Amino acid sequence: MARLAGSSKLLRAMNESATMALLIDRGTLTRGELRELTGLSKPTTSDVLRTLTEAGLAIVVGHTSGGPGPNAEVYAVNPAAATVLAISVRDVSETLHAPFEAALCDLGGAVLARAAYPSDPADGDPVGTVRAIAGDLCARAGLAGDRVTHLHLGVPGSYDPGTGAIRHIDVTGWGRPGLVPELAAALGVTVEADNDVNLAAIAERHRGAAAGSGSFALLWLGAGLGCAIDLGTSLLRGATGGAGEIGYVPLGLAAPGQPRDLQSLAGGPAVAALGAAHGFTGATPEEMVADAARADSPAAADFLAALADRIAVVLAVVAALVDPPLVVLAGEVAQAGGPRLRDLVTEAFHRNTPLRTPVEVTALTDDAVLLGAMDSGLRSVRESLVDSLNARPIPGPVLRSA
Amino acid sequence: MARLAGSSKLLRAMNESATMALLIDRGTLTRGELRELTGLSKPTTSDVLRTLTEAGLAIVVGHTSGGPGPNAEVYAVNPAAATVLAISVRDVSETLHAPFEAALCDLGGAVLARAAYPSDPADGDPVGTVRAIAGDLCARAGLAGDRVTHLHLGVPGSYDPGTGAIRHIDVTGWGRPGLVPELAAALGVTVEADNDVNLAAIAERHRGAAAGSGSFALLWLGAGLGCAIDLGTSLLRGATGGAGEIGYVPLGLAAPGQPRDLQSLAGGPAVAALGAAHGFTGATPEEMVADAARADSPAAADFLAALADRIAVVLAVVAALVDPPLVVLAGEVAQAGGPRLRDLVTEAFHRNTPLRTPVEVTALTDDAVLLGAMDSGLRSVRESLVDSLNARPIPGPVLRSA
DNA sequence: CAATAGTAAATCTACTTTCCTATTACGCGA
DNA sequence: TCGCGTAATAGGAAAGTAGATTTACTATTG
Repeated sequence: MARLAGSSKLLRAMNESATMALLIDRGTLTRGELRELTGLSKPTTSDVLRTLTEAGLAIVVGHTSGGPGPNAEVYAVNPAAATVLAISVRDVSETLHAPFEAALCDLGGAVLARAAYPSDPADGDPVGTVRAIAGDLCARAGLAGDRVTHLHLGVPGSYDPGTGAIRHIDVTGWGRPGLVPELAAALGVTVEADNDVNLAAIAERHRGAAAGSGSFALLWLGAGLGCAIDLGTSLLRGATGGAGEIGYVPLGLAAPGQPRDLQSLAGGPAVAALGAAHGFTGATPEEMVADAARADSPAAADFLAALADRIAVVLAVVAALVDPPLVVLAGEVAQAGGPRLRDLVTEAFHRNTPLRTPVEVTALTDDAVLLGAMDSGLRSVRESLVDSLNARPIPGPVLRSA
Repeated sequence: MARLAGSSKLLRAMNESATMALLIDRGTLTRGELRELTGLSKPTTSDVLRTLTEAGLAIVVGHTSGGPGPNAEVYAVNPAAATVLAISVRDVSETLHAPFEAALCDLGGAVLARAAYPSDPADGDPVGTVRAIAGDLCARAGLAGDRVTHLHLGVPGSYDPGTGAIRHIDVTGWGRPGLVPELAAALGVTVEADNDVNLAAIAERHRGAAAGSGSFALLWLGAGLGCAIDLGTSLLRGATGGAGEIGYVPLGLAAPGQPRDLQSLAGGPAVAALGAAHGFTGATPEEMVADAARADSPAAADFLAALADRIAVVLAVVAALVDPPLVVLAGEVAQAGGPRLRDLVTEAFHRNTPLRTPVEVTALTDDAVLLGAMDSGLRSVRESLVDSLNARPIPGPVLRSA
């Protein structure tokens, strides 16, 4: 219930924040458009823009033309005001991917450099690894090494802010307690870490199947199962960062011969076993599913139908508990199954439950985790930038939101 | 990302809102305390309080004494500024309760009148029923009938704001589409409806086992199963108000002889069947559980252990997907089982999963749904009151939060 | 008599309104 | 087609206003 109180200083800070937020959201705006959008007067808008420009946060990127009168100056956020380093850390024991994929982007969202690192540049020392990646990408982008403002990590595990540790991660060196604050101290930047599935959901919201949806849930079907619950304004993370660990959901009382939990019903190994039982011989579950999705045989249809039945169970768990307006199927298996699998899942879902949650497959083909880390890092940097404007000039004790 | 912009009018509005919010949160405050808490100067604090007092929102409730100097005036929210009518609507087909229980409370939270209605005063016409209850309670409280500001309904079903209808409700007349807006129009007050389990969770947070917890999940074990997910600032409601309908969670692929979903594993009928199989003869599941919890026999121990195994499955579903810092067991069955059942559930939970979510039983003995409806209605009225102060004097176009 | 509550007067910050100038596109006549 | 007047717009300057703060003062109480 707490509300902010303050004096004219606060007002100015709020108006600067509002202006900056609009520039970030809309990209480019003229003074006149800003005046309209903020409701502020012409002199105030000018004054605020002057301040932002002098602080290096906004720049003039061009002029209008065409209409009568002088050409209005077009303002935009200064892309160089912040640089985000996004790194996707992967457990390579079960995939063929590189263990690290990274990208550098500016405040405007433009990708300045991007690379995959097939081997660990510092061999088990995360601080060294990050330093090496940062140095390499900055060099490629022609940037001074100290220009990075924020590091955003995508990790196969959950980040527990309480201990500063990334849990359930199998990459050497990355599981140690306090790693995230340690990185922040060593590099002198803000550091955030998030679960890979959560980041895939963020990418899906920004540029995938969930664009425009108020909230949604992302069901990750890969070697492991995962679920990201997007609440619209933020993701559900849980008390210890463990929300969405849907593989642990039990299937009733332990009974011999029955799958014990959702992981053993619909996880990668279960999918592979199901595929093998239907005569598919791919090296990975997703390969089998891709083969079946392309094939026109009864075996393929049977395999996909059986798989859809299982996925529908997972879907029903999420739909019953969270009731999202949309569920997006993602991960290697869902991607391999494509729209054909989606339709079978929808059908099985409707056949077995009274729920009617819409289902989609991911619209992303690129590395969703890296994209999500960029999107999430950008959001974080932008928000802290806008909020720092608001926090700066307040002298006395001030109420902040509860 | 949108941030508010404005001029001095907004500042004044914000300072009034902040002051009012503090009065609501802290109860009684002197000018000096308000000055400290808001960070505003003495004259501004005085001016704001004068405005609030003249608007009838704040009143002087006393004076300090003891220290040197003049006695400071003690301010508080004017309790008469708003009156909340809370009604708990129940499906009586499965219980012995009255179908309607209602309470009237003022802005300060004091209960002005409260009553149970063993029969429907308007027999299937919700508008008439509410009008009759409102009239009766106002008369008991010695209040004019038009003083009610807000109506908060607790219903056994889910409220879908999209259609204005309460879904899955079995009380005659209460399921029709558009009922909530209809009530609002007929009574001239704001109306909100919420699921009974959600309201029980709100009561649990305000005065029960979850007081002080940042967020938590409430597991409702009664005739039906339910789950409320408190995110700290709000409850998870879902796209159609159906979040937490945990009874629908399937237990794997349909298999003959196996319970199909959590409802058939741990719902009221399943508990009753389990109790009967262990030789208990109570009329309701909660009666059997209460008998067993009191008994010292091997049959009782077996029954409770078997029940705890089942509840632990439900618990694991919630814990794996949501990872709350606390789960509170509530509802008739949990209440009947008490701490003994809680301990057995915790043990079964630890035995069967790697999760370690803390578990508690409800600390409420009174009608949790009615209390929750009061708490929720109060919160709603208070927030709209504070926000209306903020919204009032703004003339031009103004940015609101996204 | 010392400390505190509350008010009054003067000052300051930041926003708005009003007015002014410079710039551009367009139309019209030569 | 060129040149000039006109309308419309961008941006800034000056004056005025709302609301907050600081400082000083009065009244009250132990």
